[in-house]
Amino acid sequence: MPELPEVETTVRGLDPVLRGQRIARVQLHRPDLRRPFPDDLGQRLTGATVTALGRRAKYGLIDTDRGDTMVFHLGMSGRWRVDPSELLPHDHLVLETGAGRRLALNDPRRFGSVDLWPSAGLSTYPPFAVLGPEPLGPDLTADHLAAALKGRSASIKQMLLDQRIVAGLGNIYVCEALYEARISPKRAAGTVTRSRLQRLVEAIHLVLTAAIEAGGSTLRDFARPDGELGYFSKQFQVYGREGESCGCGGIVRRYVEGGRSTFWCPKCQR
DNA sequence: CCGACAACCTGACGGC
DNA sequence: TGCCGTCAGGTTGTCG
Repeated sequence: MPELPEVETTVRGLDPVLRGQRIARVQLHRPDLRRPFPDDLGQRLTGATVTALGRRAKYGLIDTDRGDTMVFHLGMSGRWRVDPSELLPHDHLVLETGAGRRLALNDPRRFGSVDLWPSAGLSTYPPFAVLGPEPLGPDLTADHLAAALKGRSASIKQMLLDQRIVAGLGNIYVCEALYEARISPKRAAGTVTRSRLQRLVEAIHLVLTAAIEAGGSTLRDFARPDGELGYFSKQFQVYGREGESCGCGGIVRRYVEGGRSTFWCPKCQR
């Protein structure tokens, strides 16, 4: 389930396989995911050496010595499989390094994307141009949220899913962060008090950091790039727990807004 | 500008 | 066993 912690975990898993390595071969098994691959993707990657890996919001970044960055998004169901013994359905793109390691980008639903963009101008990559601050960076502050949410009648849940407000939170971690901050997901964003926004910033930090430390959560089809399982140590407090009891004595409830499930405790989240 | 909603896809699961 | 409806981590475009 690629939200920010899962992408971060993925990038950390890819780093030792790719960094400093030459890309010897690129196989494309279809021309597109959600968008077409760049026409010259294989040509521009083949023979290039990976100089660094990184992450912006839910996007993974693979820099090469040719001045290109391969920008990938895992969508809903994407993951990288490291050194697969055999290729499986939905292994749409395969990289092979000079050292003989193989990486397969598997994405059944194909909501992901792969692009190439000049490394020096990544801020002009169209999907990045509209992104808000990194949730774990210095720019996510109560000040920023107060300004961005001022006067907004949409729910705080909806606003936190908006990548222009904060870049990298998805449905699960928004639910978890709002629970951690004890803020009702239904509250109009513009009415969340300043002290509660501060608490929210801290909750976002806590929830994301814990998830990254746990190696990213595993939900159904997500696996760490090396395929290792069993690192799902960070339990969700509310997500997927409808009907279970909250520590406060309340019951975790679920409702649907904007087509997405929200899990929360109506007793202690206000 | 804002908010609601559909669309893009496949797979897993529960009910009958 | 098998069919069908429902739901899933995200993003983007359209419509009112």
